[in-house]
Amino acid sequence: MATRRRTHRASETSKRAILEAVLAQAVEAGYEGTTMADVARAAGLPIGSVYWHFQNKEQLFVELLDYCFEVWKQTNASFGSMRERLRHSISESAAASALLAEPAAAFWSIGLVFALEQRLQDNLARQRYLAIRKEMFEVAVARARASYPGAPEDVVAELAVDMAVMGRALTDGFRVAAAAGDDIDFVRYAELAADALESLVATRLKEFAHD
Amino acid sequence: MATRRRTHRASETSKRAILEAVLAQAVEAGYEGTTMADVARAAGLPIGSVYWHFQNKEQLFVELLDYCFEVWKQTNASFGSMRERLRHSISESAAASALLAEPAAAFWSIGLVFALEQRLQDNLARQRYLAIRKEMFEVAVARARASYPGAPEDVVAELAVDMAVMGRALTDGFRVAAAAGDDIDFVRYAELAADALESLVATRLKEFAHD
DNA sequence: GTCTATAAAAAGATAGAC
DNA sequence: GTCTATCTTTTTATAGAC
Repeated sequence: MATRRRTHRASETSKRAILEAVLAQAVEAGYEGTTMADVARAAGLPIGSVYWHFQNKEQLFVELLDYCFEVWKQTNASFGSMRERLRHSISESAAASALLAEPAAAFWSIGLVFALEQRLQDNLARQRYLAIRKEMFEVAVARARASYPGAPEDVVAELAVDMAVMGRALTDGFRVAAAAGDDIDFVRYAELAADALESLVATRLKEFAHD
Repeated sequence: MATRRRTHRASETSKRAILEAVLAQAVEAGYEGTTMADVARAAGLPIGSVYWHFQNKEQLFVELLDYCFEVWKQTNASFGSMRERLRHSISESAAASALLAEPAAAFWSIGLVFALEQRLQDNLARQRYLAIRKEMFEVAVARARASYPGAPEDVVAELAVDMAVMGRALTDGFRVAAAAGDDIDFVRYAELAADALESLVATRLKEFAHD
């Protein structure tokens, strides 16, 4: 009994260590650049053990993305206004590898590569990323819907989708800027981005009021 | 003499064929995903010939980026307003592989991967992409400067940089959306993006007028 | 300049002892 | 569950005949 428990705990511990290792590697090297040998070394295990815990590289990344998403859901349940969310996601891009040890932030850094690498079309990890991306988009739309009280339903619906699309494009765009090493003040541009979106909303609501 | 001329022409023709081949492959497969064997096959030449014309894979991509940039400079000398440029670059992202056979459009598709792949840090092709990215940014700033006549110099300078940064983030962001296969109307969002930036400018110029 | 054959290295994956 | 040794495939790159 005691042996069995210890064995199980050891297994979970190793699995977790491998996930942490692949997270750190993937943030720096991307999917193709992360080798199973690297992961094993960083986790302090032989490569054979990695394959004992995970079917293959593809599946390892699928579970990594799921893990990151779980963490994201728990830490991001709270955020309030659109401005706060943009502030968070854009200035976070700038924090480079420092904050990226955190799974929620790392998800995006790893994910963008999956979005762009068309050649990974049949890759299960890429498909998982796209599924999570869609799910997060729905969350963003739902949140936005609650932000325009008093406006008619169809206006609210359209506006919510528009804000979610624009917000996603801006955050993705600034993540690219961070990756490219652009020398800009991300904190300042997070505010500008929010200003821009807010004035779009104001214009649209004013149009509705005039109708 | 005749022989020498024919030889030279044949060489240039092959080199061009290889560049066209790597362009097509790279748009679909990215840097790592494009193999020298693929390129050779697509160009209708054996792999040995590819290495006769280009030192190695890295250098091949450096010359590809240069080639794309040359084409871009020639075709993009004209574009007028910010709205026109956003319209062009954002809706172009949506055109996927169709338009991407064109070097100027392909540059971005290929380049984004270089921006994101941190692990290619010492790669000369990545460095060339970043240099061109910076050069294009300067062009964008210079163009923007001409758009706010009557405003004081410091306001114009700041505004021009801001518009260039935001415009670049938006176009990069929508390129990511296109690569991820997001189901959105790119033409419509190009206009929305322009609206958002224009209202930012209007607000800022109004502030200045009040001072 | 073209083409074939092949070297050399890297990386994913498995076998099997412990 | 861990670890070593090894197989297999892929890919960059070169040698050398033509």
